[in-house]
Formats: sequence, C-alpha cells, structure tokens
Amino acid sequence: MVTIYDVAKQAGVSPMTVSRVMNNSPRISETTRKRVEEAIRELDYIPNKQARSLISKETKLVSIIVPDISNPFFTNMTRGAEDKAMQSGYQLLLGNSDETIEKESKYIDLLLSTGVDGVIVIPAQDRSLLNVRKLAKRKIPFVLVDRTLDGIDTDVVQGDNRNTIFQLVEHLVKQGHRTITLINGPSSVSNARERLEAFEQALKLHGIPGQPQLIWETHFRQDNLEDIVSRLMSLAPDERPTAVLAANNFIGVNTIRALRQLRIRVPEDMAVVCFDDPEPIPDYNPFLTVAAQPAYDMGFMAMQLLIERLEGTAPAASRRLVLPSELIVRKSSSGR
Amino acid sequence: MVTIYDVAKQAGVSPMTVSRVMNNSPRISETTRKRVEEAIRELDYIPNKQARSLISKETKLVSIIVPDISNPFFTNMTRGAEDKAMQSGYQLLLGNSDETIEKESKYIDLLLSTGVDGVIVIPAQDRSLLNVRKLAKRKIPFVLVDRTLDGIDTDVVQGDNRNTIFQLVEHLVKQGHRTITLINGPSSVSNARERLEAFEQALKLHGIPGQPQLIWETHFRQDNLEDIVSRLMSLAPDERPTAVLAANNFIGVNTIRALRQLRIRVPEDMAVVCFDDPEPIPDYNPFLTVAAQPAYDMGFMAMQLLIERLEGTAPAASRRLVLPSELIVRKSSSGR
DNA sequence: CTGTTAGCGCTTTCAT
DNA sequence: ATGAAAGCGCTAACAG
Repeated sequence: MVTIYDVAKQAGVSPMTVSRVMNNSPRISETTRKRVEEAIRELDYIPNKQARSLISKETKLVSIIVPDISNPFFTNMTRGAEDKAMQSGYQLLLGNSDETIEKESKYIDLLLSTGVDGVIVIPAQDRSLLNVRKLAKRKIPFVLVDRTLDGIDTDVVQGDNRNTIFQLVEHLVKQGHRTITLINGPSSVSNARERLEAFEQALKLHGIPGQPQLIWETHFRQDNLEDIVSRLMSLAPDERPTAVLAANNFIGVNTIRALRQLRIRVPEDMAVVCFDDPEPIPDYNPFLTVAAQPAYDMGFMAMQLLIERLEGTAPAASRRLVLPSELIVRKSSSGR
Repeated sequence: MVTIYDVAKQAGVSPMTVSRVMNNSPRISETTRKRVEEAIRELDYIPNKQARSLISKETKLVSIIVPDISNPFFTNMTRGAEDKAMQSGYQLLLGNSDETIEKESKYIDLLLSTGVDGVIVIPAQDRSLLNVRKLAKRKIPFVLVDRTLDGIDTDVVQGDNRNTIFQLVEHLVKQGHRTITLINGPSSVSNARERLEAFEQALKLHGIPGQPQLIWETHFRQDNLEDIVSRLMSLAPDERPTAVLAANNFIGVNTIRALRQLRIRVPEDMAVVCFDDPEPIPDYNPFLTVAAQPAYDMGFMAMQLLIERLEGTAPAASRRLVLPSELIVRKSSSGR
C-alpha cells in the first residue's frame, strides 16, 4: 500500500506537505506542489479515508434505510437520494428493514459502528422511535421520510397524505361510487393513521356515512388479500363496496390479484385506486389508477436536507417538507 | 465519544483486555469478561470501525455498481446482493453508473479511497475494463454480473444469453412468426453481442434467412424508439416484421410505447417479447412476454462468490456461474 | 512556506 | 490471564 510517507520520500518533502497538497492548502509553493503532484501520480497514491476519518470524525458515508428496495416507490426514492449524495461527494449505504424494527435496529447498530455521517430513515413503525433515538444519542443527523415519529425533533420529508386521500376519494365519488372500502396499512405506521383519518373526513365531506366494516388493515408489503376481499364481497349487496382505496401500491396490486382470483372484474365490478405507482416505468401498460407520490424528489430532497445538516448550512430548527401527489387516472377506476 | 479507554477505566482493566473481550478472545477470565461487558453496556460503547480498519485493512464494506437501480432487473439484483451481504456481516454501498464509463470510473475511484473490501460490477461497456483494472491493481476482489469483460480473469455471474434467445425465438416461431426483428443493446456491451449472435443462430436453426435490416441497435436505457419502429413499419409488406425481440426490459417497454404511438396493435399487428421482466410485481397486470432472468439470485450469488473471495474460502481459479431464464408467455406475443 | 510532534481509537507483539 | 509499548495512515497544532 502506498502511504503519504512514500509520496513524501519520492517528492523529497515531509508527509505534512503532501497532506497540504492533497487538501489544497494555499500556502504551498508552486514548485513543491508540482513535485508532490507528480509523485502522487507516479506512485498512484490514493489517500486512506480510514486514517483521515479517525481524525476528522467524518466518513462521507451516509445511509438510507428503506423497508424494501424492491418496491418502486422506495427504489425511486433511493435513486434520488443516491444522486444527491454523489453530487455532494457522499457515498450511500443501502439497508432494507423489511418493515421490521428488528432488522432496522440491527442495521442502525452497524451504521453506528461504521460511522456514517448521517442517515435517511423510512421508519418501519412507531417503535422505530427507539431505533432512531440511538442515532440522536450519538448526534448523528437523520431525516425521516414518508413516515413520521412522535417524540422526535428532526427534519422530515413526507407526502401530503390528507390531500392525496381527498383526491382519490373525490375521484371515486365522481365516478359514482358511494360505498368505498379502505384497505389500509398497519395502524402502527404514522401514514396509515393519517390516511385513515383523511379517508373518514373525505367520506364525511361527500356526505357518505362511515362504515366500520369497510375499513381494513393489512401489511404494506406483498401479501395475500383474498381473505379481506372475499369478506368484502360477502357483505349484503347494499353494504358491499363498489370501490377499493388501497393505502399503497403493493396493497393495490394484491387487491387486484385477489379480485381476479375471485373472478371479480376490475373496474366493472370493483374499482381500485391506490397510493404510489407500482409501475417503475410509466405508460407502457397502464392499469391501476394511482396517486403517485414524487418518490425521486422525496429521496433527493431528504438527502439535501441531510447534507445541509452535515455541512452546517441548515437552520437550527428542524424542517418539514410536505410534497403533493399526482393523481393518475387509469383503467382500474374508470369507465364501468 | 466513548472509547476503549473509557471502558477500560470503568472496568478497572487495560484497554487491551477490553479489546480482547470485544473480539471474544478465549484467554479472558469469566469475572473480567463480565466486568468489561457490564462497563460496555453502562457506557453504551460502540467500537470505532475506522480505527479497527486502519490496522486490519478491512472495512466490511462492499459495493455494487449498477447501471440504474430504477430498472427492476437491477433492483432485484441489488436486493439479492444486500441480503447476502447483510447475512455475512457486510454493508452495501450503492452506485449508479447510468451506463457510462465516466460515472463508473468516478465511483470506483471513490470506492478505492473509501476502502471497500470488494465490489460487484455490472460493467457499463467494454471500456469498463480500464475501470475494473483499477480494482485489480489494488487487489480488490470484484465479481462481474450480467456482462463480461475480455482480458480480465475474475468471478462472473451471468444469464444464459444463448439459450434465452433460443427460447424467445422458438416461442415466436411457434406462434407463426417468420419475420422477426431484434432491437438490441449497444454492441459495446458483451451481452448485446452474445444476444445478437444467438439470435442469428436461432433464426438459422429455424430456417429463417438473416435480414440485416431487421437488426437494430439502441441503448439499454429508457429511450424513444419511435424512429426505429416507424422505419420497421415502412418496410415492404413482405419484409416487414411481425414480431420484435427486445434485448432488455426497457427496450421492450419502449417498443410497446412506440408501437402505441403509431397506433399499431400489440400483439395483433406486432408481437413483442423481451429479456428481463419490467414488472417489479409479477402477475397483477401481465402484458409483456419475457424471458425473466433470476435477478435476485444473480445478485445473491454474486455476493456469495465475492464474500468467499474476501474470506479466502474460494478456490484460486475464477468461477463462472451461468443461470437460466424463465420464459413467461403473456399477452404481447400470443393469440393474434 | 515547510517541518516536527503528537495523537485520533484500536490491535499486534511482546512481556509478565 | 493481563498489560505496556508501538504503530496503522493521516492531520492539528505548533515551530521555524
């Protein structure tokens, strides 16, 4: 391994001078600089970041912890985060929590030891509070995305759950639906709670009475929804929903799968709309009506907030960015 | 920051003893071990990996460089790689090359300085050889996935391009197609060359003469294919293809988009099949017939090969894993 | 403008 | 079974 000493010897200067050249210190004579730069090139010297980090206390490493990179929503978010990180000279460590606090916790412990400068977290659920507190305790800045956590004061980037639900419900009502079911994520996740609350308000707004038997809770991940769907279909005809609002893309997709299994036509017999686009590539085989959150931007901006914190250019107070969704009407909810 | 000295003082032992406890050294008395472990807990001590790496020369950091994580093929591959890395105690750095050697090169330079233990690379193109040689020069083990590079001897995980193309062509021929066009990736990428060669052999096998005007080359990334498609459609009726074989999922999807723009029906007027599934979630709105490569397994196994190298449990000779694809027949190529 | 000294947090080596 | 000394590669602080 080529060290700063090898370069120093080669250039006939002290290691300190090499260090200064590496760090663009201004107080270096042009000739020395040239000589050192040549030695660096000749030896193909690359400075050792471990040694540097040991002193500087920063690693230029950041991390994003997503529930599952396979979900296009998080894929795009991660891409946004990586782009911004790279632009700013940081490298991105990727972790999947699979929506469990255990994996999340284990990963955060690893990050603490690795010494990342900052973290973007999509918390698995409310109990993730304990996990992110470990970051706070070590003064590692972090940004929460998509889901919030009570009792922690930090930068947040999230979607406008309320307005997005309002848009989706309004769309369904305009299509003539009056009996709408919500298949929600777990109530232990903040955005599921927000979506439920907004859903109930939206119904009220349209003069539709709330129906407890039309509110369902499941996981945000890929899962079998035949149970829920067949229960819905076995309701008395006047209680049976004509439309499903799924709280995320995986639930939406799996609702459609379950409906197909039960030979229920979409949208003829049941309309389906959901949060977040399941398609990584829009417009090639559009089917599901979605409220698409700006996943890429959410990741990009979250990384921007994080880096501003790291570089000390952020205001002391924590910031909250709330981004709107785009309603994309497709076959699954129209023309029945 | 809590250091090993703080723990040592708290436990009334030397730092060295703490180090031994941390590393499960056997020559520690049960009482001392207990005392140290308690001190570690009380102080919430986390060892500093930078300091450790400075001595051990390993960071437990690995990286994957993909063209674009947004492509579900690479998303799944990355997920497989992350799972295996995590299981083995490594953390994964993610980099997107956007199919350019420049971004790839820049990222590799960063990795060299960061000090990763190993790298999985999906090389952007043949000239990536220069980039991976930088890894070889520093003796950083790396595994090539999906695309190979001439002149480098390393572990490789790839799809069976030949058989996959054979399957796709056979499927089309069975559907009655005799005039098939290949919309390929750039010839500067090994798998595009392999796919072209296999395509020509497959045609021959079915007694179909090769037609140079039916071979097209484009990017592997999302791109506008209206030009190519309209040229194909303006061929004389007896030369005009009735089926498109797209060399990857993005090309497949964009072919379909372009066909739609030109109001050409799929599959009635034109069948389309492609390499790699564009759908992150199978079976919800199936349309495109694909030969799905086992992306997750490719990533997982590549990481496995890499880690075996890192831990010295790999044989000296480099290994090549060739994995089969699964033909999934859907609407875009059937029932015309 | 350049060099010397000391030390970041940890572990290897050698004592005891 | 435990500790002391030295050093991994680099840079802050001070000296000149």
